[in-house]
Amino acid sequence: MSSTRRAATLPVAFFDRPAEIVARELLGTLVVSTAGSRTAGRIVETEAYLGRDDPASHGYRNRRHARNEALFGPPGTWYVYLSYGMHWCANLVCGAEGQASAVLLRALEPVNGLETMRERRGVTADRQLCSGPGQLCQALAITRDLDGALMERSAVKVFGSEGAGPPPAVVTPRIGITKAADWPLRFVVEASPWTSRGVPAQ
DNA sequence: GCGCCGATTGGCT
DNA sequence: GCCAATCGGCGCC
Repeated sequence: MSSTRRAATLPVAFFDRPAEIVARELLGTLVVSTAGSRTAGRIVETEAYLGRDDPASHGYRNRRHARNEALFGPPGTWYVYLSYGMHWCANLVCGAEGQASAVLLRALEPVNGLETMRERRGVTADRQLCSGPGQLCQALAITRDLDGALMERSAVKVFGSEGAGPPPAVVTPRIGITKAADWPLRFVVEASPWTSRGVPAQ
């Protein structure tokens, strides 16, 4: 094989593992949205939600309803929901089908289509384009349209970084939740300037 | 049916 | 640091 391989979309097997493992290994991968004008960003912050045994998970105690149906789908499925009635949040389902565990995308380093992102976000500062789960969905035009779609076949794909492994990461408690708030399931690229605000000072 | 609350954000004190 | 905006799901009983 050639030494210059092209990065490929992450296979289903990548997601068929515990969410905390996937959350860690998603750091450094590239999210490419072809919903409208092409935009892309590198993942710098994620959170794992562990499904039926995680009080903070939408799949806690196997609660199923129309809104979170995608969460119970096969690994590699997008789960997109509306937060606080205003902001979309994008997750990738992990583990076996029915387990309802997933990884929330919390922040990206903007890589492509920054001008499009600025228009969609209504801001000019690069730091404010994708530094939050709601922000990155707006920048990449991610809405309910993506909910339930398999990543590989959807308008928003995730590409692995060939060669280099994930960058050094810091693990912290999850942000903005009240239940199981102390569980160390948030993963942040070390010293990245692109993470969401609210990073614990520590 | 009603009221509360949330995996957020941005503007204001 | 505090808080309103805004809407869908949930528990209530």
